[in-house]
Amino acid sequence: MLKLMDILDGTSIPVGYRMAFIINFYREPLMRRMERETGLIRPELTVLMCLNFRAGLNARDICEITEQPSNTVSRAVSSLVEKGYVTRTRDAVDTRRNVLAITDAGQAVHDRVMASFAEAERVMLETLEPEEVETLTRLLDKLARDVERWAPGQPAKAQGG
Amino acid sequence: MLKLMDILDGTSIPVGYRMAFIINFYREPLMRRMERETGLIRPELTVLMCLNFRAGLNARDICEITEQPSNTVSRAVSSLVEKGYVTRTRDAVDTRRNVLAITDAGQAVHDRVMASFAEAERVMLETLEPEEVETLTRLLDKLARDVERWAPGQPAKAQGG
DNA sequence: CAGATATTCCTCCATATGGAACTATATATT
DNA sequence: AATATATAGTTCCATATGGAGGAATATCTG
Repeated sequence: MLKLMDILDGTSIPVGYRMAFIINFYREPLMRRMERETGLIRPELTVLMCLNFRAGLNARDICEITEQPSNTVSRAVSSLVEKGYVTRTRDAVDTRRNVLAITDAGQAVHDRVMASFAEAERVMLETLEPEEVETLTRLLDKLARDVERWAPGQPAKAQGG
Repeated sequence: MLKLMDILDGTSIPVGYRMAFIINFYREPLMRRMERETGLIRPELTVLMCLNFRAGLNARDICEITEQPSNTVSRAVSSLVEKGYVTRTRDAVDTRRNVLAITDAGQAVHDRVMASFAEAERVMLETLEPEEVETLTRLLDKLARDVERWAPGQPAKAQGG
């Protein structure tokens, strides 16, 4: 049966198309499962990942780090606060700012989700030899670190995972 | 300044996260530019790519090839017909089927969009040596062709590009 | 041939998410 | 100090897109 991959073979974007294809089948099912099992949606995970990495950020920081629009982050933070995964406290010095931190429950759900993602990645990479995984990671890292050159100032949608 | 890439370093999903990161900054700006300059949106490009590859498909075929839901394809086809990029003719034998084909105008806009994507990919890959590009393509192809094993029967969102 | 089931395609609705504008607060300029 | 500007965060609205189901047509079973 004709499949997307067959069409991809002939395109003039062999790398971009294959990466998009792989990410579609890696990320989207994981996101749907995360939403089904934990009630978290993508922007909420993005916020948790940022706060896992560094507590004391505010919504604006997360906007800049993730290059997501402020309303998306605002909604995600409000939802996470309601769910008890994040605390939001007014900064005493600058009362415009809300300082954010991940709660124990938030940390737990974050760790659980990330573990399932890691397991999915492990399965996906089983096809490759260890040194191939290493090479792939190195090449992807090279491209990712160069993003400012080839996508200057471009905001992104659909972060996380 | 703290950026997503700094957070990625420490995650347990080095490959998936980097690929998602790269695709965000490759695909989304291209999609926005395509929409701005040609009025096409993502599902419409997906349909054009299928019909470019093989004329005479119907909407159902495209659903199966791309694993997109039928309403998404239906909408895309209707829009493309309105824009004059695709013809839709009732199959005389099975009058439930609408046989689709790309028009000259559709072919032209498809070719133009794909050329801009190819140019963006060329720029993105400038960082890598030729043999690195070759290696990357080979490894991505290996993963993509293995998709049925690690993402069995999972439908995808957000195709194309 | 009559009814049951398949299939194709579309419409209705729910939701995720970005753009723009708005509110409240802080900072800079005079 | 008064006003202008900048910043943090939220809300309103538009739109892209998936799920569920419905209408039209075809095919299968008795």
